[in-house]
Amino acid sequence: MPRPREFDDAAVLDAATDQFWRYGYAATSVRDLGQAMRLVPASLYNAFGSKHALFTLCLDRYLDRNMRERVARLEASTPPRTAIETFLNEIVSRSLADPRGCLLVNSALELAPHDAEVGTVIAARLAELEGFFRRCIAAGQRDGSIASTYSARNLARLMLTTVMGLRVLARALPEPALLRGATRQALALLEPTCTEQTT
Amino acid sequence: MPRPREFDDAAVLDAATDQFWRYGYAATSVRDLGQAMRLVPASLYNAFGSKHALFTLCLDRYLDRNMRERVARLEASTPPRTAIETFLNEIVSRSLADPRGCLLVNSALELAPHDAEVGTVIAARLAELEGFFRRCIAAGQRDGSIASTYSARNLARLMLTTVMGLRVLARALPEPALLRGATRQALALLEPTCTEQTT
DNA sequence: ACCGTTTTATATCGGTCGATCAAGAACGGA
DNA sequence: TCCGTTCTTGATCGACCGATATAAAACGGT
Repeated sequence: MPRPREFDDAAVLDAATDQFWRYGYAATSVRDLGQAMRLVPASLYNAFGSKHALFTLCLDRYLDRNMRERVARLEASTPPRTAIETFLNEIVSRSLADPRGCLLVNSALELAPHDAEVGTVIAARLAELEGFFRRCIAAGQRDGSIASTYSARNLARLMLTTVMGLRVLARALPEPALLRGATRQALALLEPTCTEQTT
Repeated sequence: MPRPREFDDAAVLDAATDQFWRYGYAATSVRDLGQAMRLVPASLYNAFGSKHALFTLCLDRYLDRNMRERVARLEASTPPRTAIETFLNEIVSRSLADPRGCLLVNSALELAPHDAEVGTVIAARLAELEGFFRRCIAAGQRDGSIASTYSARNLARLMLTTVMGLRVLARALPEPALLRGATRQALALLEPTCTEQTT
């Protein structure tokens, strides 16, 4: 019986996410958001409560669509080593094609240390990503597609670190040869040719 | 013959750097800076011109003291492989002890894409760091302390990526085991035990 | 057709932003 | 001792910040 909304939730959230993604949280004003979402400030506050609440909504949505979904899909339908290779290569090609980088990484640096709520979400998702790498590596070590030279635990830690690093470099020194070379080197670690040595 | 300044340039620049370092560029207001530097806004503008000019000054100073100096010292007086190990281990211990992280990395994400001047400085310094790794690795490969399995170029790229990644994780998921494990794994790549295979 | 509810649109709210102005204070050169 | 220059001080500039108050408009249930 109330008056229905005149805007599409998904569309305005996409627009808001893009703003935060491009410019960060602090540098995006409510008026910027309103303009991008084609929403008057009052409607924005009525629908989402506050700038901060809108941001956490965008971040959650982004992570579900750009991380969880991708990780789940790769882990379910791709051999473990290929899953890791695909994931890293996708990070690189996306980073080179999209100057916005990764909202998770951008927010990790800007907000995580000063915003407990966002910090908790980000820490959880990073741990999730580490788990993805560890499970893939462990599975790959069992089926022989990944070297057992090193511990899956530390290999996963380095893979997570590499992803974070690639995202930073893509924003500050976006040279394809750099990103591709680093990725190639990280993936070379998984190569089961080399058989000696312990970590 | 003019009236001399009443403040110590080095001290106020240290205070300003600390603010930018802690909270980032956008989230640090001129009033915050003034309070930290014990300087009234007009004096700040008289001495440094603008918030942005002050920032670039702080960034340059920071980089000279925390990067160039360290790189030069390590490269001049330490065997190449040890230089890399020391550099990475110092990154980890500093990251764990200092929640501010690295001003270079923080600024790379926040400003590099939207501020051409800062972006240029940061890109140059990142390239410099990559060069440091490449020279150390090449030297280590010549003296046998680093495996020649992989190209120095790609190994250096991965080392640079790892440093960036460690700095991000330190701010968002500061678990010592994670940072130390990733570092250990990255350094294991240099181990000259493993002798086969090409990249 | 009217009512209750929610969403719109307009016009702000007090506060803070980066930056500046005018006036006085502190020095060295003459 | 006085002058010219620079620095310090306190008040304040217009613009923008996040957030709201108010009231008109749009719907479904009855």
